Amino acid sequence: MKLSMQGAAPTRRLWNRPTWLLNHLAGSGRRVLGDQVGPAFERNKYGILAALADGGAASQSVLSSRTGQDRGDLVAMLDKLEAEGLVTRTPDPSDRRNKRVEMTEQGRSELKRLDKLVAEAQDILLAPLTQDERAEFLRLMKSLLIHHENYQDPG
Amino acid sequence: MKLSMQGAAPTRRLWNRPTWLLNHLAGSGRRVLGDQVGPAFERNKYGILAALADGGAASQSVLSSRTGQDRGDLVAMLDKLEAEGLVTRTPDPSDRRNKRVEMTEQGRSELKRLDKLVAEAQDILLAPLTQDERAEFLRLMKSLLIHHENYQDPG
DNA sequence: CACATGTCAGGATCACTGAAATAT
DNA sequence: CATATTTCAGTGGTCCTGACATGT
Repeated sequence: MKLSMQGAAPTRRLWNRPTWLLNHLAGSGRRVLGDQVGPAFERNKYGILAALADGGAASQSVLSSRTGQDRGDLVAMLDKLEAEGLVTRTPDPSDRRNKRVEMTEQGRSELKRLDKLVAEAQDILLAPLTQDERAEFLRLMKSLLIHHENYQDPG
Repeated sequence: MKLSMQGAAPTRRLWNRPTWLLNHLAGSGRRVLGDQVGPAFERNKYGILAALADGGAASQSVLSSRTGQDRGDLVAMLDKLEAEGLVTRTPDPSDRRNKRVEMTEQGRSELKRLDKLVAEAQDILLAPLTQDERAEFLRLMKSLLIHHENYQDPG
């Protein structure tokens, strides 16, 4: 005898731990985003392109702080994006330690494509909440991040 | 010329993506929990002991669904916990496919110790929020998890 | 000299897949 | 036979550390 699929049943203690909720909710987000946008590479691609579009061309170090990705891990990512013709990497003439990462036209149109998919994913993720609740949820998360990670609100 | 340490500066797009906020906030939580409780092993230990204390002895499969941990990854964890004398694993006589995982007295006192540390960590994490905001934050996360993961609210 | 940047190598953790062994 | 549980092996991603070469 097989009952209908039961949802997982977290216990009282875990269910009231914000860290536990955050961990698993981040997993939900990753899964929704994966279904909508594609594998991890596509998601990282979006992050980098979005950071370039919003903040303009930048050094890899700055890009790392914009996306929150590790500086080291960025290297391989940019290698691929460069190979796909979505970004260019040129040494900064004014400070030749830096490499100036810039978006190409192809990168811009790829971002446009991904932006749609990501927006849909966010909508799916927040579906159960009202508009007011969504805004409040974002506000609370931002204030926590600003406090703990010294993030600065870009407005 | 060196400016004072700047916080990371996420870009507008990323800063308004709930999935991005969730990912990084989960990281903050993990870091706070790590500072307070200890390395990953201690945190997983807490999760398993808490699940046993709240829901009673259980098979590994049930335990996996209570903690949200992967069934496979549970094996090695339980090996260690068993070696430390915090839990026992005995074959279930009524269905010998199952192994009944039970907490020992040592496990109970270890949980008591960890529970304090975890509670402190949660307080640090939510420090910037008022009590009302904390409750609202938890409520919103739970409703999202119930919707996306079919979780059941233990009350 | 110190410092910053990009690069590389490696470890630890985590989420997930697939398959075997055992039992129902 | 089909199904369920435990177990194991392996992949890929993330996060973090330490090191090195290059340039300021």
